[in-house]
Amino acid sequence: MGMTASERRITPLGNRRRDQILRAAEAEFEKYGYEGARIRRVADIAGVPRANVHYYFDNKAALYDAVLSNVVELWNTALAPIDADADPATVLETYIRMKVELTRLYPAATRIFAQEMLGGWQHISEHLEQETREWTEHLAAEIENWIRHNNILPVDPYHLIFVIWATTQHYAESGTQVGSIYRKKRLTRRDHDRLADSLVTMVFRICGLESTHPDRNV
Amino acid sequence: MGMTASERRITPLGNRRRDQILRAAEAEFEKYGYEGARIRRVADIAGVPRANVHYYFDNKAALYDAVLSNVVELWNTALAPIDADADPATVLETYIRMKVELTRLYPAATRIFAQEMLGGWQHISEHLEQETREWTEHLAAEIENWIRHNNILPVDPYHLIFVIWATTQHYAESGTQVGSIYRKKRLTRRDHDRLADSLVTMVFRICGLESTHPDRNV
DNA sequence: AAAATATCTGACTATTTGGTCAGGATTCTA
DNA sequence: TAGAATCCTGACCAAATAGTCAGATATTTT
Repeated sequence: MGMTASERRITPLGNRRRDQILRAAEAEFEKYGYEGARIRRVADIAGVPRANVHYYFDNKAALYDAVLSNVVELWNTALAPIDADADPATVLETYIRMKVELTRLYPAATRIFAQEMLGGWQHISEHLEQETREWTEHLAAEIENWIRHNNILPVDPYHLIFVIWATTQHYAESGTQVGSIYRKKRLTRRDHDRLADSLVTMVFRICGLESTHPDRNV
Repeated sequence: MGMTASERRITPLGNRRRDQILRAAEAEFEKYGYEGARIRRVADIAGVPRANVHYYFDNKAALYDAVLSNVVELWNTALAPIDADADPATVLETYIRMKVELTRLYPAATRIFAQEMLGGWQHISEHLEQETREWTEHLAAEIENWIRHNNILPVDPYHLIFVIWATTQHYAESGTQVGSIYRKKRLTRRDHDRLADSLVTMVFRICGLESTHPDRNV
């Protein structure tokens, strides 16, 4: 009695249910954002009674935090281990293609992250925001280093990162049911390849780097 | 009796009250988004009873539509009349600087627009979406024309537009009380000038255009 | 198989929400 | 200045919401 959800969770069955609810919550938060999300709908999607959601997550905030935690962890593990000693062209291209791939594989997660960012991190926990800030600053420092050593043309690192992030995001949008102003159709694997090519070319031009690939239809 | 809000509104006094409520609504929608916005708070900010809001706007959707209508009108009147006959460099630079200026002058409006875009235009009216789509496609067509005539390097027009839009937007974020991951301070006039310079340089590099200005710290 | 523990859930609160409406107050108009 | 139109608002409503909890059910442990 009086036990909060975060201090239970042991058996495998419990973990499975928890995941099931978490996946439903991800879909809900993606579609409606934090304020618009309804625990009732999360329960419906997951196919469990409402009270069951509260058995695993104390409240809406805790549920959202759990979802967001997954997302951030995803970015971190995927984007962090890029070799820092490689030349700019390799690092940037690897980063871009990784980012596009993540967007393709996890459009929902990407959207939630983007919404939270655009919303000014109003609902993210202190800890998660800190973590996010760290790998952004890390990449920015690296870019600044390249500029100092004349490996690339001078650019504001944060602008550059944002170009990559935002343009990728743009495509994450078009892949969802809601679409964007520009396109409506569901994107294929090939579309994403073309996006990655296009982005790499644009970023290379900004940095004054030579592309190793032939200049496709950017 | 039974008269809806949209078919009244005549006297100057009424118009003033309506504007007063509209401004309050803009602040509210900016901060919380459509779902998170509360009519009660709009009334509080405006300093009027809740029922007064409903006197001028039938429901939440109508209120939001009115706010968004203002925003879209703002973009349209400011960005539409760019001379199409001018050379690419001039058109692009004018467009970028105009966009940055609008972001500086109306950060709230910009944010609402961006949120709606990222949310997949879930709450925008058919008419407004159509209008928005039109001037985007118009600019894209122009860019494609330049490419055909070899005035600029080949680029996906929508990617290019999105780069401009997103990077500007990024700065609109940092100007608000919520801030972004990257910066927290309030931006000065000079910061915006530097952003515009930076953006122009990046876009010019992408398009293979020569800058007429000296290459500042991008 | 019995006890203990974890999982589940229907029913119940308390609160908040958007929206209505009758009638009073104010302002305009003839 | 009288009548009409507009503007305003407190009180009310129905619906929806997040969250609680006691007790039933299933699962694990001993």
